[in-house]
Amino acid sequence: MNIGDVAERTGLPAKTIRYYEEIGLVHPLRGTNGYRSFTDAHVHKLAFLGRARGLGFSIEECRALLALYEDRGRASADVKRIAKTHLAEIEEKMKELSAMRDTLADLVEKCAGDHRPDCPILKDLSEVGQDAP
Amino acid sequence: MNIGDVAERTGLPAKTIRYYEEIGLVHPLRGTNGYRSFTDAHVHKLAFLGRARGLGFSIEECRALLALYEDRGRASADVKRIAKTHLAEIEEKMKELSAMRDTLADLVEKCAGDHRPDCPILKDLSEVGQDAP
DNA sequence: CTTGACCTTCCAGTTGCTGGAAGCCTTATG
DNA sequence: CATAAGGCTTCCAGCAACTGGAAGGTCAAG
Repeated sequence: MNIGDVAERTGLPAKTIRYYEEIGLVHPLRGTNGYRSFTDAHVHKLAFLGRARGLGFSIEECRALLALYEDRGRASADVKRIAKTHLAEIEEKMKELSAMRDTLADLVEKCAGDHRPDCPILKDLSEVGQDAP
Repeated sequence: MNIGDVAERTGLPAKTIRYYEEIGLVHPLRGTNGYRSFTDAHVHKLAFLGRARGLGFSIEECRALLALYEDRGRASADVKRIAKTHLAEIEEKMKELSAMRDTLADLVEKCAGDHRPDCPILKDLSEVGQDAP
């Protein structure tokens, strides 16, 4: 199977698939014409990668998950640990975004948004963040 | 004022301040010894940048905000528009993370996390996401 | 035989810094 | 006054995870 078919089946851009080969996540064979030649197993693996990436796992986490996936004797605890770590990172990131959103939403609400130059948003950004005395 | 003092006052690493000069966000003068020479106005501007970045505005958004900040005839509507756009991006990102978190939390919960190889997390990642028939 | 769709490689760019090397400049201490 | 520590300079490289584009080989259809 050529890379275009794989791209279509997995939903991953061909560029990304080449990149995944480059960093050693997949190892397609080569035809006599130099074209990459993928099997269904490769497609499966790439789809796995696509879903893991879609859940926000980093490439290195994906590499680890893939290794566990292919290790029939793995312990599910190892997988769970990776997932829990990632889950904690996601929750951390959400907290940060939530704080940003609250601050921004507050500022946006306070700003008249008209032709006048007075702007609480700029005012806030220009001032040292001081707590009430 | 030398870069080290500015770094301390703004909380930005000296490296970052040099980078901001490189991309044209600040324009410190130079002393006879070649050292960058910052004024209080520069410090103020850099602190503004630090806070805007802390709210997740991109460098280009910061550039626009800074231009508006220094334009005494600006309309607050222009600032509000940038902030609202950014707010929408943050909310979009939060939605994505929220979906990831839900899926992951679900999988983590289902996984025994013991010595056995059975793992719903890997199972889910290896399967085509199919809705119930 | 040519056209157009694929495929290949390689290089560069994205975002926003961060680390490190090599080498001046300044200040404090012996 | 010599020297050592620390601060400053520039430049180069690299992070994550691709993405775009150029230049060129390959293949199937008409």
